[in-house]
Formats: sequence, structure tokens, C-alpha cells
Amino acid sequence: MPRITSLDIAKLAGVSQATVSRALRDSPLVRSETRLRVQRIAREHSYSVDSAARSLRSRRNRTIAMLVREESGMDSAINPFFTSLLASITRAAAANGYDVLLSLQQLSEDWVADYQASNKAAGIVLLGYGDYRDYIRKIALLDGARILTWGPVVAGQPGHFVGCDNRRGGYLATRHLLGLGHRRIAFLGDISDDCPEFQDRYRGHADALAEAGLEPTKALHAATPASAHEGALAARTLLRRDVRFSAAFCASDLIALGAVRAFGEAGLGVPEAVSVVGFDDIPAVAHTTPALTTIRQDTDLAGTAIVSTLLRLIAGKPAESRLLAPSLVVRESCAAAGD
Amino acid sequence: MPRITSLDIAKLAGVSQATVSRALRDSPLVRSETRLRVQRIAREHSYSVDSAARSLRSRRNRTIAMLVREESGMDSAINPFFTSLLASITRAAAANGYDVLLSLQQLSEDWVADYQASNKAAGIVLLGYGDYRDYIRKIALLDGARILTWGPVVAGQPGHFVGCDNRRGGYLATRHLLGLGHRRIAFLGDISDDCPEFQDRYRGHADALAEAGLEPTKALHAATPASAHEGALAARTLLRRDVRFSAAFCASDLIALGAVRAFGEAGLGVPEAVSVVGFDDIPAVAHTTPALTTIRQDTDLAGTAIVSTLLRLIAGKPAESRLLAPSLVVRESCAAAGD
DNA sequence: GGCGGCAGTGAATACGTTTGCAGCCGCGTG
DNA sequence: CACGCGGCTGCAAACGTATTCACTGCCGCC
Repeated sequence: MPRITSLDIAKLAGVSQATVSRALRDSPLVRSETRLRVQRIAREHSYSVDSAARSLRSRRNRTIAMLVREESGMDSAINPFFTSLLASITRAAAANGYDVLLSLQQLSEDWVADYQASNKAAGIVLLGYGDYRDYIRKIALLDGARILTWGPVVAGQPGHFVGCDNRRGGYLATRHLLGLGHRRIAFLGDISDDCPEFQDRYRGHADALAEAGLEPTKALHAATPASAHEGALAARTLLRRDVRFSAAFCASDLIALGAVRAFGEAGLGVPEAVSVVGFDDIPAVAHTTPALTTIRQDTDLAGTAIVSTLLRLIAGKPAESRLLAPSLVVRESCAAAGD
Repeated sequence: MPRITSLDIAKLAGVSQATVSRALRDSPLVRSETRLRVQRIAREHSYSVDSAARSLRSRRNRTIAMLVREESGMDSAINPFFTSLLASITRAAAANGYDVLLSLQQLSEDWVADYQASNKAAGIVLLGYGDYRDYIRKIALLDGARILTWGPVVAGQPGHFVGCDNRRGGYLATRHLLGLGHRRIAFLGDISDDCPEFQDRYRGHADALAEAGLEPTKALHAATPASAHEGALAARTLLRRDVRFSAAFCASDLIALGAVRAFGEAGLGVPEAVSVVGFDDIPAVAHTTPALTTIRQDTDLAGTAIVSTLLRLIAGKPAESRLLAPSLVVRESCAAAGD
């Protein structure tokens, strides 16, 4: 049973194959009467264009590839909004008539060749490659690289990025705490160059303090590894310093979870004794006790921003890196400062 | 800058384009010396085969499509192992040289035409379409439908399925409780025809009871909606009946979470007063207090099973539906029966 | 009335690859 | 010596579509 082709439809409709091709693409070149007839016949025979032939002939391709870093990407414990980001990108792509190719990659091999040169995809979205920054920099300079990276946007870097406005997020978090009357606010998180995200969150934190006429205090900052629950360690470090504070802004939700536990073990209830704000709004923190007040990244918005920027790149139009505004989600982990 | 083709490589290597094609596919027809030279040159120019041209000419396609149901699929709260299933399928596909197309679909439209007829994909994996059973049944009968559904395997149904051995899982859960000395074990979960999974879990539960010379007691069964935390409701229903039990097997982790809370509110500590076993091993339950003892579905195994079965289908070989063995994960929510 | 243009259509070609077929060469065999 | 055969290679024909170009009527205009 041979595959049904546009030529078959052409014969059935009594027109040429060229006309079928045009009719199915809603070309204004064909009379609307003809167009509708062809479309009807095609539908009746449930014909649909062979995508291989199409992209071979037209030299373009309605597919974008999502490259997710093997180790980190899909691990929903570490990067929990990846799933919803995935979904939202897929939705946005579909809305633009694009298919999405999913691939788990180490980013070590020559996958640019694999996907760009063999044109399996018109463009590439990189997810979870935060620490491959230099490599991305390199390939971003390739001619016509249609590559978009989800991650921290740092000024002046080559390549195209879409990411969360971490500085704004940090600002929102600390402003919330200030608004509740807190004045001595700890910051938990590593702000070395390894974590540009956290650096920005810290800057936002400082912004908010400055706005209130305060300055960040060194004693109130506890560095902590980015991942893992070792936020608890940082919290204990802080407690050991014997410095007064009534609130803590944690650079990630996981850190916050650890901190909440550490505070609890030290007899400091959250939010009675100390208020806590997290960052990310991972699904788990809505169901913890207390449910965590945190900063949410809008994954829906992120998906559409990523796709629309990438499509501009594909179309050869100029495209800017974009920062997405996060928002504050108030739950139960903050209380007004006692005095 | 025109795209580099196999013809270019041919010229560079001083052979014909046909030989290049063969060499790159490791055909035994070309002398190994020639083959290596061609491959080296291709690599040096980072040439890779145009996938559109390849699949057009060869009429085959190294892509499989994953269709995830829009509403339920990616919602990681409801179906949390979907993400890891996704990852594991992608990995398994890549190991076989297949790409994975991700699509969120309602399964209402004529997507079979879209994916099969337009051959974007050689085969289709359906995820999260539990209640589209009759529709799947219909399309499973299409000639050469290379479609695989992840979901409950019921005997005699048309189509190809890979799913968890729910009966075995139910058996394991209840056997664990019996082993701890429990004799009056409640079952929380809807066992109507709407939930074939839960029916099977209940059967396994009954199997284990029978093995111990016991019978399921009607009074110890509380139906509950499949999703949501309304397991709490079921638990309360049970408590109101004023029937004695020392353990509860919950047909899903979400039900279990609700039940644990309801028991707690009624003054029944878990596991001191009542032992609880869940099902699914969603990520959250490893971090609750108490951490939940539950039945885990092995998503890695599932991914490889799904892919290998689908590949058999694609190759035209006969393929069987497969049941995957779950395993018991012991945590903190069960204690030996007091007497 | 000729002529340019326009709307609609068809013929033909090219996209880059795979693959059937034929050809070549050298060697063993009858 | 002829012949065949096996190992290797090239030629050329598809695969199904998009798109350029040419063509046909037809209308309006000078």
C-alpha cells in the first residue's frame, strides 16, 4: 500500500500537483474555489504533507530542539520547574506550528553539528547548562547559530539568553520582609562567580535594603552550596555566630527548606521567631509546614519568551536577550517583626 | 554559504557520492580503507547527513513521538514520575539512535494523520491517556499502527501497552503489612471500572490476604477519587465506621498523604497507631514526616521496555504488551502490629 | 485592434540522499 | 585461455514536495 501523495490528490481534484501544494499552503495564487476543493479532497483522504519531503525541498524546518543537560536537567528534585518549562515551551512551539525535539545531552560532543548541520531542527534551546558558560560563548559566535539558552543573563555576554530577573526577585523578597518590619535580614546563598543567579539575587537584596536606608551586613550573610539541603548547614553557621536577625532570605527553596529545619531544631519557630523567604517556588514548598513564602518564576511566560526569541533568531531578525519578571508568592513562612 | 553535502565530501575524497553514502553508514560494501578515509574527511568538515533527505529517500525515519496528554500529563503534582519516564524514554530512544518528538495533545484531533501519515515519526508513545481507552482501542486496529500506550494492561484489549504490574504491587504492599503482623488492613481507593489500575492493586491486596488465610472485608474498603488529597475524606469515612484496623494500604501516594493527615487529626499517629503504605513513590513522599513506605514503579525499566517494544512494532515484528514489576520501598510509615 | 498586465494554472526542476544495477578488475577454475 | 565470480565502485533513478518559469485567457486601455 503505497503512501498517498500530493500527486494522487492532484489527480483526484483534476489539477496539477503544483496547485495542490499551493492550495494546501493557502497560497493566494490559487482561486479560492479550487483551493477549497483541493483541501476538502485532501482531508477526505486524510492526506497530509510529508514533512521530510517538505523540509528537504523548502530547506526549512519547523522543528526546534530542546537540549536538556543529562545530569541536572530532568532531575525534578533539583530543578523542579524544568518540567513546566518543558511543557510551556512545547505549547508555545506548537502554537507557532513547530514541533519539539527533546534530547538529553552532555553538551560535550559535537551536537551542534548533529542538530544544526544535519538540520534536524531550525533552532536549539539549551536548558540546564548553567556552568557550560564558556562553551556556549564559543558556539554562540558561530555564523547563524540559532541557539537560545535559558539561564542567568549577564550583561555583555555573547549569545542569546532568556532568564529570570534574579535581581528583581531578590528585591521583591527583601522588600517583603522589610515591609513586615524586619530590619536584620540574613541572606543564605553562595554569591561567588560560580552562581551568577545568586549574585543577582543578592544584589536585589541589597537594593531593597538600600531603599530602606540599610546596608547589607557581612555577618548576616552565610554562603552555602547551591544545591542540596545544605542550607541547613548555612543556617547553623549563622546561628553559631550569635548574631541577631529576625528574617532570612534564602537564595533557593531548597536552601530555605534546610534552613527552616535547622531553625526549628534550634528552637526558632518559623515564622514566629524567624521569617523565611525562598526562591523558585518548587512544587514541594506549597505543601510543607509552614508553606513557604517564595519568589516564583513564571514558566508560562518563560516558554513563550524563549520560543518567540528563538523564532526571531531563526527568521534572521535581530533578537535581544530577555529578563523575565518574577513575582512574590506569599504563604505562611513570614510574620511581622516583633519588637 | 551553501550547505555542505555528501557530494562535496565525495569530491574531496575522490570517490563517488554513492560511496560516501555507503561509507558513512558503515556498509560492508566499501573497502575499509576507503571507508575510514571518507569518514575522516566527513568528520574534518563536520559534515552530517541531512536527515530530511535521508528519511525522504529511505522512507524511514528515526524519530519517535511522545504524545503527552495536555491536561494531566505534565502536571508533576498529579503524575510525578512522568518526568522521569520522559527522561528514561528519551535516553532509551537515543541509545537506539532515535530522536524523540515531544507533543502535548488532547488526543481529540486527527493527530494520527499528523504524525503517522506525514511521517514525522516512525512510532508513537501515548502517555497519560488512561481514560481514552476506547479511542485508543479504535486506532490500535488501524493497519500498521505503531502506537504504544503507557498504562494499565488489561487482558484481551486490542493495541499495545506497557504498564506497571499493579496486582503485584498491591500484593507486595499488603504482604509487607501482613509480615509486620497486621491482620485488619484497610484499602483506600476507588475500584470501579474507571480505575483499572486500582482494581488490580486491590486484587493484589486480596491475593496477599488470601495467602495469609484472610479475606478482604467490605467494611475496611473506602472508595476515594483517584486524584486529589481526598484520600483524607476516605480515611475519615473509614474512621466514622468505627471499625478496627491497624494498617491501611492506599492505592496512591496522594491518597496516602491525605490519609496520614486525617489519621493524625483523629489522634492516630502514623506509624504508631496505624501503618500506611502508598503507591507510586512520588518524589514528595520521601521527605514527608513520616517518610512514606510505598510501591515504586521503575521508570528506567519502563523507558527501555516502552522503547524496545515500540521498536519491535516499527520493525514489523510481533510485540507483546508488557507488565513491569514494581518494588517495595520501606521507609517510616509502617510499624509492627501491636497486640 | 493591438498590447500590456493580471489572475490562475501546469510543466519542469531541484532539494540531498539511498539503493538497484551495471561495470570494472583480478583471480581461481575448468 | 575463457569464463565466472566476488569485491569494490560509480551511474542514475527515485523519494515527495516547493518553486520558478512559462503559458493561457481575459480585461482594460491607448
